[in-house]
Formats: sequence, structure tokens, C-alpha cells
Amino acid sequence: MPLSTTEENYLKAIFSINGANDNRATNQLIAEKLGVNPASVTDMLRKLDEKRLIDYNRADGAKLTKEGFKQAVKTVRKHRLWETFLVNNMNFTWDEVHEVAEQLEHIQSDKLTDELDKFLGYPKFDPHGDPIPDANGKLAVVKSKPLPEAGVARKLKVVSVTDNSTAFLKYLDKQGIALNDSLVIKEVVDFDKSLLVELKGRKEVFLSKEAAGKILVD
Amino acid sequence: MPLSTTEENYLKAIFSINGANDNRATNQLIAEKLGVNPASVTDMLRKLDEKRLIDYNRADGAKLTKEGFKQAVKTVRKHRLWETFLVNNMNFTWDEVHEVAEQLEHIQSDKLTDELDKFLGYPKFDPHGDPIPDANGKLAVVKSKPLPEAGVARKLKVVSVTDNSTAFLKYLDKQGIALNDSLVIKEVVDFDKSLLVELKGRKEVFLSKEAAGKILVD
DNA sequence: AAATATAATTAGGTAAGCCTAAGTATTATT
DNA sequence: AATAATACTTAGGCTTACCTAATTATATTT
Ligand SMILES: [Mn+2]
Ligand SMILES: [Mn+2]
Ligand SMILES: [Mn+2]
Ligand SMILES: [Mn+2]
Repeated sequence: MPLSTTEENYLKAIFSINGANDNRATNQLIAEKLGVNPASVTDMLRKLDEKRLIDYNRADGAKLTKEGFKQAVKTVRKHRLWETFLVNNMNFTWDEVHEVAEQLEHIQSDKLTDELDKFLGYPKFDPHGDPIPDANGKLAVVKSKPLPEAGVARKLKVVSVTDNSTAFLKYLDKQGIALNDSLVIKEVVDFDKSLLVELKGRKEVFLSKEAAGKILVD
Repeated sequence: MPLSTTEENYLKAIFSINGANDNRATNQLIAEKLGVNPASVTDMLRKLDEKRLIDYNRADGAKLTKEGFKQAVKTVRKHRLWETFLVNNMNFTWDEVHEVAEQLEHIQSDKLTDELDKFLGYPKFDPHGDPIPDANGKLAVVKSKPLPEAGVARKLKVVSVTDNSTAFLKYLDKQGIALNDSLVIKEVVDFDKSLLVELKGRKEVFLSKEAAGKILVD
């Protein structure tokens, strides 16, 4: 039986919380990410556990099973392919795509997904620098770290952003920061950890610790 | 407030039953078209009436209001644009698109709809020969009639089909009948009203009354 | 260890959209 | 006009996915 839109969203949320380091997906983090009440999360996690899409218990939180992982990756694949399509072919900007992709990711047609992938030329990354899983679920592992954790005076490259909100992405646009831009941290302001950054060897901009933390570099 | 997927489907069903001649959309016809129970239809028609998207009463059935009509046309526009996209760009055949378009038609983004329209080159007709409403809701009126109502020995053109099921469309493929093909009725078999038809001035095929009735010609 | 804060669960509800079975209108037939 | 057939509505329920408020379990402080 196909998963409901809601089930897919829960699996995707758990997937993104687990992340690369298998972080514990707690009831509360999931509730926050999906904008629902923790009590509702309890219900759904039980249901997903019963369907063997996750393993759930109070101590370890929710962990995707093999099948749950497969389903989550499939939804992520669709999300990122559609975002790429919207930017590449529908004249959307990177701050406009997320909401629509949240809808498009639930379209059920393997043929469409794979044809879209082909049409786009099998892209490896989406407009936010996130890797796109291929038809077998394989996705590129990119080594990167939040900007504040990178060293001063080293030449860095913007690899991706961890906040896809319009507000944040428009802010980056305004600062003149885009994917693949090169930058160098010139100075870390001591009392608030904000960064003075040189962009593409020219412009210098200040970034708050909060904003910088959402920019992944390599 | 945006309409639910279900509400959109009801409006679309009423739209297609009303058709060009304003046929009465009865409880039963709607139930049949949507594959639900007539009792469920009663509930929903009440709700749509309260929302002023239709006028409903037992005698006249359901009739779209101005607003309901606008919404229905919008959904139809999306459905037909997506079908065109699937055939033109995603290597779908005309018998494969309907199901997927049933999902895609509910994606809410005017920008996407209009960009898609532009991307496709503002197509006037979908893969089944149905007219695609433009951004203002205007749609081409095509004069056509069911093949059995056309005269014998007149040169006709296939304009559209009224059954979008895979089964029927594959049958047409097999018979070698496609949109815009020219044909001539050579003979009407008296006892079962089946037709002997000459295709593109060459091949001759037999069509049952039932099949022919689903082919619109001009 | 006790007290307090935080996290998760339970209990009881709601709304949308569907169902079946039974009842009431309406229309068609005799 | 009476009867039968067809169409529609009502009544009562179900499932999914939510909610709030109250309770219980687990961590964290003191
Ligand atoms: Mn996104
Ligand atoms: Mn993205
Ligand atoms: Mn269709
Ligand atoms: Mn069509």
C-alpha cells in the first residue's frame, strides 16, 4: 500500500533529523519540524513502528528501518529533483521552490520521477546544494562543515545551506552569497562570534553567528 | 481559503457533466464519476452550496456558480497542461497521463501553472484533443460531434476522445487511430450500428458503436 | 535523595471524507 | 390513481490526522 502524504512527511522529517550522524529523532524535534503537537507525533510514530518503517521507543527516539529509509530517500529524491526543475526550467528562484516542492514530492509515479531526472540531465545537487539521490537511492556524500567551524584565513567554498526559508535565502541574495562562491573568514568578532568574511576575493560582509551557522562550506 | 483536493475533484466532475449544454449534474452521475457513494455526494454538494461554489437542489442538481466555475476551470487548466507536459517532455504516451495528471492538477502555485504554460508554448489542446483554458480561463470552443452522428462518405477529422482510459486509448493505438487523423465512414452496419471506416485514405477498420461514440470528429 | 524541570504519553475530542442500511421523495408504469 | 422503480437523504459509524489538558516518566538541579 502506498504511504499517505503525512506518513511520507514524517519519514522525511526523521531522515533529516537523523542526518549523517544518526542523531536521535526525538518526539519534540519531529513535532517542531512538522509544526504539529507532540501528542500527535506519539500516535504517528507508533503507527510507523507498527508498519515497520521505523523503530521507536522512548529512549532512542525514532530510527528509520531499511524500508523506512528507502521510502524517505525516495521522497527526498523527488523533492530535490522538483526543486531543480523549478529553478532550471520554471524560472523560480532558490527561495521560491521549497513550498511547491513540498507538494510535488508526493506525486506518485516512478516513471515521472525517473523521466524528470533524465530531463534534468541527472543532476547531483539541488538548488540549495543538497545531494540528489539517484534512482537506486545512492546519494553523494559531501564533506562540509558550518562556516563558524572553519578556520580563519583559509579559502573556503559555499557548498550548501541548511535553512531553505525564503527569509534566509533572500538575505543571502542580498549579501551576495551564492552556492559555490569562494570566501575567506577574515576575522571572528570575539564577543558575539560574528564573522567578517571576504567574498570572492572582493566584497567584505559581516555575518551573524546564527546566519553563518546555516552556511556549509568546504 | 484554498479548496481541498476533494472539493476540487467535485467541482471538476460537475464541470465535466454540465459540459457545453449545461446538462444536469445529478447526485448519481457525480457519485459514479468520482467512484463514491451517492450518500457522500449529498454531504459534499451541501457543503459546496454553502460555500457558494455551486447551487444545489434536488430538482436541478448541481450547477457551478461563477466562482465555482472559475475554480473548476483552473483545475482543468492544470490537468491539461500537465498532461501536455508529460507527453511532450516526459515521454509519456497519451494513455499513461491521466492518472498522474489527476495528482498534479492539485498542485497550488499560480506561478508554476503559468510558467508551465509558457514552457509548453501556450498549447491550445491537450493530448486527448481537449482545449486548455488560458490564464484568464478562456478556452477554445471546438465544434465536433461523436463519430456515429457524422454523415457517411464525408471527409472527417479526429478532434478529440471522450474516454481517457488506458484501455480505450490503447485500443485506438492498435487500430491506428490518432488525433487529427482524417477518416471517412464507408458504411454503417445496420443491425448493430457498427462502422466501417477508412483511415487516412488507406486502411479500413471496423468500430463498434460504443467505441465510435467516444471519438469526436469534425 | 528530593525537588524541579522537561519530555512523552494518555484520555477525550474534532473535522473531513467516506461508508452501509434504512427511510423518504419523485418519477414511471400499469 | 395505485403501484413500482428510481433517486435522494438521513442516521449512525469508521478512519486519518489532528488538537488540548492532564498525567506519568525521565533528567537535571539543588
Ligand atoms: Mn526544499
Ligand atoms: Mn532543497
Ligand atoms: Mn486526463
Ligand atoms: Mn486530457
